[in-house]
Amino acid sequence: MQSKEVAKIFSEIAQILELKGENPFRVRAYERAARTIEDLGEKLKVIADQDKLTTLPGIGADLAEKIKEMLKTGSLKYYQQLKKEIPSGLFDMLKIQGLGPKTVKLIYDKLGIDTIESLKKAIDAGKLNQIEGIREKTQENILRGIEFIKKSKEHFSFYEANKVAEKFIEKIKKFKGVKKIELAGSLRRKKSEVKDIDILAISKNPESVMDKFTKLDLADDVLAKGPTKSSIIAKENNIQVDLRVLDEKSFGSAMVYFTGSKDFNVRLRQLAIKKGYKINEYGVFDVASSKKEKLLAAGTEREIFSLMKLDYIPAELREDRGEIEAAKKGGLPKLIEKKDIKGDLHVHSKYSDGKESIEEIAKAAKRRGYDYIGISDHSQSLKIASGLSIKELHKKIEEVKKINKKLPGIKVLCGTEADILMDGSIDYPDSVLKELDYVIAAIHSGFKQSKEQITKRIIKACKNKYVNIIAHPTGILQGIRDAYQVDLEKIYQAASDFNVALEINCHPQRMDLSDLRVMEAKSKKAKLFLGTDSHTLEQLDFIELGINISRRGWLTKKDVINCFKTDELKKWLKK
DNA sequence: GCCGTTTTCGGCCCGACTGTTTTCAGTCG
Repeated sequence: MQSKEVAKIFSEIAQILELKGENPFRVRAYERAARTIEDLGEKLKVIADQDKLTTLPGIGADLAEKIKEMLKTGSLKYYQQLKKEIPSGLFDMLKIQGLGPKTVKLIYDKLGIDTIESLKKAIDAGKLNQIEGIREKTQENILRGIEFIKKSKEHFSFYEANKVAEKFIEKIKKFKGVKKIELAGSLRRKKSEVKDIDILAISKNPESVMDKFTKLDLADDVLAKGPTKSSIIAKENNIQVDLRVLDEKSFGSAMVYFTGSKDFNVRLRQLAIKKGYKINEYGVFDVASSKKEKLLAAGTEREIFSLMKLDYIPAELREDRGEIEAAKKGGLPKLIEKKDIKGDLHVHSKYSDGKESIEEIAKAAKRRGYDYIGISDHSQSLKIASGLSIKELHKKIEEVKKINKKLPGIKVLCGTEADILMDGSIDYPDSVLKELDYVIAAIHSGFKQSKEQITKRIIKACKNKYVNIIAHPTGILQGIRDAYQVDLEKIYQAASDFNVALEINCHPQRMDLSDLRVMEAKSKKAKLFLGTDSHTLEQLDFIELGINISRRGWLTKKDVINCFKTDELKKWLKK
């Protein structure tokens, strides 16, 4: 059984227990365990084999046994029993906005309704009026929630959500009396996938801000509107936007509260309790020493962290993945920043399927302040993307030499994105590869091969003395094609052993190597590389999406080869 | 169900908004 399934079963158990009205803390224990396991990925098996499951946060003796049972037998008796008690359609009903476990259970108990479709029919037929406590408004909301599920998505990419968020911020910024406006929530944490958009505004007149916000052209539907907090559904993408308004004096505590993940906030508040404090969006309060709560800090995030005896934790790390412990000990990494990026190496030119000439790309890179830019066109067997024959490649090498002579201030490197063939060999012979400044190797065929075969192919490519980078190591195309089967643990090790960098592909359609995978690669001492996979000049901007992932993956300048200065990089490329 | 420089039992983050209520439970983040 895969770790993902183990996590899914725990989170379903949590839902069943919630529907049954069990102890909410027990429910939370299952939810937390599910998240822990989800974060771990396939490392779960290693930890289980070492019999160290109970060292994981939120996993005690009981859940450890359940995990072992699932890994060993592929199922869980306790779960099978629970499942009999609750029809699976109730899980779907829980996805309806505003409809929680209590109401779902009530409707099921009274009317036997156990699917979204039958719920809709029952409302249309007026049957829900029989249930005490469910009147007209609630029914309207349920119907609206059902419609919303049909037209919206559960997740949005950072890229698409951020574009919508920028439009809202532009508008809200102009409201009278808005002093500050900041993006918060998962977008501020730069998560690759987000569920909604959270915005924080500072104003002395929150009601008027709420009025204008809920009446914006950009808004389709108003989910909730209060004096300090409102939620709307944006017309674009049907994504939910939450706006919270607070006074300037609580700006710091509001940002902390509105930025951290659920788990991070819980951990921070628990830490506060231990110190005799209370943290909420209005500040940190001393509740232990005197009868009256005393405000200790609220103005800036730094004040809050310093009061908690923590180093400042960058927004991207606020996930409860060990950053609080690290901040206590002064052990947080110095995360990479945009200014640390010296260049890009995964760029396609007109030679293959890119839009611009090498010279145009070089000039654009110079404008961006890069020290170098590498041009990596496809290799001969990738005919569909106009892969270069050896003859064409030689022509390209000559052109790069000429451009380097005439264009000062930027170094152009001549590379290739060569295919890893079915047997793991590279699509150009070594005699050709050695003429290039660097080699990116990638899988573009044989996606259906077994996990062992693909893993073997990539490891063989790593062993080639001219291969410097493995591009898009999982082959995923977001929403179009699943990742191929590959044993990433082994790839991290091979990359580390043979001095090959693994690509964080920055293209929004690819986004290979998530933050968590990046952390794993780093733990094996593998180097990472940010590649935009640009086919147009605008796409060079995708580097920022890669920086987001790197920061969330705790990467520093030393971990990312794009941060090497030209000489340093050249030396590294020589393996 | 987890967890312990106050605890091995008794806690477990905190507050806004809604709908249906006459003071609050349910839901959400």
